[in-house]
Amino acid sequence: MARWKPNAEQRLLAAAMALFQEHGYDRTTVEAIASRAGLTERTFFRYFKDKREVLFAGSGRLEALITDAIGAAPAAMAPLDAFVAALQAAAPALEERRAFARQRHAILMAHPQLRERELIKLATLAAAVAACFRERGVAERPAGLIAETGIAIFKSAFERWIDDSADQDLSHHILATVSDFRQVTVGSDSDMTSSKPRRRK
Amino acid sequence: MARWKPNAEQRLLAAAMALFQEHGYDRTTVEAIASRAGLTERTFFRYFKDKREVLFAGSGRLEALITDAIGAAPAAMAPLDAFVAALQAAAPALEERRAFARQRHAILMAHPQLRERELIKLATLAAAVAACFRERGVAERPAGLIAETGIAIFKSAFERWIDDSADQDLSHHILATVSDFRQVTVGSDSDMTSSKPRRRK
DNA sequence: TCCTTGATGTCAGTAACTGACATCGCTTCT
DNA sequence: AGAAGCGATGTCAGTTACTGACATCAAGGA
Repeated sequence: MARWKPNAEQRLLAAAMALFQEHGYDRTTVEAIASRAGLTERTFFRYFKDKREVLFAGSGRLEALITDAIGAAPAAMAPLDAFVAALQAAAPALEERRAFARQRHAILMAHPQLRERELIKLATLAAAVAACFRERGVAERPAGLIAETGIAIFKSAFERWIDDSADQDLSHHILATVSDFRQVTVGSDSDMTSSKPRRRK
Repeated sequence: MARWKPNAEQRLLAAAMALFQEHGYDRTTVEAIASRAGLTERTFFRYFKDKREVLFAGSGRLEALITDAIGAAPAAMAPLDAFVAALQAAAPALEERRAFARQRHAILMAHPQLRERELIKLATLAAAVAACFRERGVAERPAGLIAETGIAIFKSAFERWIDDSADQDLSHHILATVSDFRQVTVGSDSDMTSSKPRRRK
């Protein structure tokens, strides 16, 4: 018989999600999370650097998926296209946890402290992606710019996916967002107005 | 004779900047900041919601500058162009505090907790900009996407400006960054490689 | 059998933040 | 002028996130 119950980290995550939903992030103490998971506060902090981090444990995996996929893209492919392809490659992994992603996203959006953490995770991802681009021969400045632009596309697509009441694929929303993006950036005479007629100078 | 010395908020900011530079963010207590400003810890928290916020007091002003400038742009102008024009309009305000901006940026980059706060300020700015676009008739999804894209351009330009040893205008760096951006997004056969020859399929 | 290892517990301490209430020059009203 | 009240600050006690040091004790190998 094992000395401790297994999956301590998973239990802590589950306890945290439940309590955050029940009482909100601020009114949930780390002690309460740990205790619900059958552990102590001190042990919580051995698994997670801080209280917020409990909701971001898997973020390294997404980064690895995306950077690997960019590395696997043909060298001749434009960096932004490679990024979009990488997003498509990573999409299934998110797709199979859609319910979890929705729960988690609802909690994140409800608490500024958690949004902050989400943003810095995305910034870290952007930095990793930019590094991939530089390895592919992209110059310093454009690499960062393309990476951030790609992240903007990802964020928009992700939100569409989370909000979509018709439950279409993340992959589909990525395509749709890229299409929006292309329309927006074709030139200065595209104005994306939805109701008014298109204008030209 | 006044009961209290004036400019408490300014004094707190100055004290915080000095101490963060001298000892780092983590090893500076709020008590130390307040005491250096001739105040108490409790008063610090009356001026700033939390310890990080002391470096972000002026962020509302930048947001107002930019959203106002977008509002003032001709209705026929494409949203991304309007955003860039707004950045140009806001640039002089940053330009006249370049030394301060550099100091502050160095502190921010050295401390993840402060980077987090910076990122959520930019996200708030993006949300405000997206709201401007929607008022101009841009549809929901593209509005957010364009706003985030514009922020990506701003971030890249800002970093160029901070790092520029030749001290060229922020305005100049915005133009240069937009130029980079246009090159990157013209189509899938542009690859932005700096050293290798251009490829075509 | 003994020893090491590793996940956990215990405990004391620091520092960020909060709420309640006190202080006391300055302003305003009468 | 005197009373009344305001408002920026101080005081104090409390909560909670987080950290370092050390203890525990089953499992597994030498």
